[in-house]
Amino acid sequence: MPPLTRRATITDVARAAQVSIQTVSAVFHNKPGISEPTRQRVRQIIERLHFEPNGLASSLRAQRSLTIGVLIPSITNPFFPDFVRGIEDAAHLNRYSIFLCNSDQHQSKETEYLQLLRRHNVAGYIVAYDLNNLEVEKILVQLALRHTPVVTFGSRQAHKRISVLDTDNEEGSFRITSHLIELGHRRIGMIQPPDRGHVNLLRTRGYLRALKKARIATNNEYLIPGGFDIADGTKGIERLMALPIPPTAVVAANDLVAIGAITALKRMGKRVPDDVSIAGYDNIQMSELIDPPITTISQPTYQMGKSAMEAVFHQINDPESSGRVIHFDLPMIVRQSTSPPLVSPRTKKNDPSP
Amino acid sequence: MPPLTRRATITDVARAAQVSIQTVSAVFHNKPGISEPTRQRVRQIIERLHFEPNGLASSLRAQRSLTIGVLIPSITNPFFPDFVRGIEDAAHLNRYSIFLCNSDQHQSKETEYLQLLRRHNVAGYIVAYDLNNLEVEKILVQLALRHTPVVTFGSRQAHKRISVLDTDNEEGSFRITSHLIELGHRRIGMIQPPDRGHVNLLRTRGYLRALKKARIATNNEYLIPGGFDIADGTKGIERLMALPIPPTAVVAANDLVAIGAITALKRMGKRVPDDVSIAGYDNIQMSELIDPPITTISQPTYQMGKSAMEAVFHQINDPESSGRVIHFDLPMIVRQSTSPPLVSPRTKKNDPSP
DNA sequence: TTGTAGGCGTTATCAC
DNA sequence: GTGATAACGCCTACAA
Repeated sequence: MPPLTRRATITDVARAAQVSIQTVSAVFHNKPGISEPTRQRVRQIIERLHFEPNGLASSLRAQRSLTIGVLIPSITNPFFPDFVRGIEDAAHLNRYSIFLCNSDQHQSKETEYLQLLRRHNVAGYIVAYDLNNLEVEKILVQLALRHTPVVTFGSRQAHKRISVLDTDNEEGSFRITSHLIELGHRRIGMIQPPDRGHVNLLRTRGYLRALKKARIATNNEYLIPGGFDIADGTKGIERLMALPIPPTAVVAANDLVAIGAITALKRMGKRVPDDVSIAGYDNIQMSELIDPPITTISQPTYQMGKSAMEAVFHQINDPESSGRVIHFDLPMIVRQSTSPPLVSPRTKKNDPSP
Repeated sequence: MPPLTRRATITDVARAAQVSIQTVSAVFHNKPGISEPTRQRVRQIIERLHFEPNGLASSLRAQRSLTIGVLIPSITNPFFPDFVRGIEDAAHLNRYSIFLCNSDQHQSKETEYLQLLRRHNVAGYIVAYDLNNLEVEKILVQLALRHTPVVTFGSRQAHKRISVLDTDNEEGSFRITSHLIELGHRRIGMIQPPDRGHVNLLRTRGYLRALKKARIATNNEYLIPGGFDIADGTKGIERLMALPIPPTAVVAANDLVAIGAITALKRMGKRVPDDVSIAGYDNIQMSELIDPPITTISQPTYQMGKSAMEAVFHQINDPESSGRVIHFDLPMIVRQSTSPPLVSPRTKKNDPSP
């Protein structure tokens, strides 16, 4: 028997073992009803030929594939490696594999990738998107209507059958802004998340609420449209520092933006946090290593990925189950990059009703 | 006609358009031989039903799937996001998708994942592995023998049909060690890459060659078995600093290890680079942001991923083509974390033959 | 206990 | 130009 140049199929095994195809299948899947000697013999041949069922054929036949589509802005954004790792680990436990797609938050890429994933017949979708991309929402809703598991992150819940990872962006933004206020800052700027995004809405709301609670007047010049990249931080801080009366503290959209701001400030000869305090968001690894370390809100990134994957499995096992809101608490990590209190923190008074 | 609860198949389209299945196929793939009116009509139905061919079926039929398997230690290692992004971008240009697998360098996971990828019938493999995992090599060689494209990174070329990404680890290690020597250091430690690995072999060789060239005696106590993680850096530096005569400079296996070492040194109250110089490898983004920034060897990470993917495509298009060695040059990035020369650099003398 | 039939969705090849 | 047939590899049901 000449060695095969292609991978062995179940037919090859059956032929070699002088049994029928479905006997091989039964043996491979440890089904009962096969005599021990036959079982032994077939197993040997399977070993020898390195037989494994063709997943394409199995999936086609079974009308379900052991794959999950993961669509994120970019794996090079330090927030996502942990997130994806959480997904992948959970997937692997169930012998699922993941397709990784980087959209760069381009609408066209997002829709293109979703189509590609649909072609692959992925069993579930985990999609991180922020800009209110209606095209994407439309596709996701379609999928949800067909009871395909979908978990989103960073956007509003587009349909009640879609699960969302909820991290209470408003509360996080409120807390970190309040922290700056408690340190004595009154002129607090914000470099915002991407425009027209859901996250931007909530974060800005939290920021404004904190100011309002402290009876600090809002200054629209302190609200700088931004994004999630280092460059947004450098550009944002430049605009803020160019103001006649620049802020003494800045809430950045995330740690990358904070890093961009800090680097730019250093270049300008400003001291951080003595001249300007910078707060971040996400608590990426880098944020405790740079100088100075960043005060930030910690997201349980790995766990969020894991939970997203588990939500997908939940729905795979019970297709009728609705989408769920998976909530995560956000611990605040205080490090050095906000200066010590300019004034002693005020004792908390009871909030007079507005 | 009730709306379908499952995705539309080519049969659905054919029925709706009152044509045969293969007419639909021809229209979808823009094949000639269909009358214009029919073409129009079919196209409309395709739109309306959101038809897309089932990739599983296509791939099964065509005996090739538009997927690539990517196996790396972990996406949370900051070296890999850029690498994977390079792969993914290149793949996407050709409408290929990638399966991402994290092995943590566990042999069992590596083999398990390779089997999984084989089940998925991936069209090509990109595998980063370092420990001389013979089991993995065996599988990869098997694949190569069947003319399945395989590109490896971090290990020796296991078979002439396997392509490898070659970054001249020995030269890089030689250069960065020489740099420390030129700064005047004579007591130079090394926190090595993972044990028994190919990379370790080459890097250590480069390190030793640099010492030899400078006629510095080797001190085996300065060679610390390590790895690629932050923890390896902290443990490694602790061992080195506990020596009766600790080194004044350390070559770390990569930037993460360097960061671990620097953080540990700071905790010990040592100044970096004044008391101890630390050099890294990879030039990850973090390495220029931490305090102090790290002297390091830059790997063109994104480009390496892209080239790996392109090598796979090359072989897909020409299955008979052999594996190739894809070489990358390694610029050295000098930043602040090595102290200024302790002595003025010696003028280079001609090397007397050994 | 094992074998036979049919179909998952697609496409290539060949008649009409 | 269009339509029927077969096959990719596997699995479930049913028959022997």
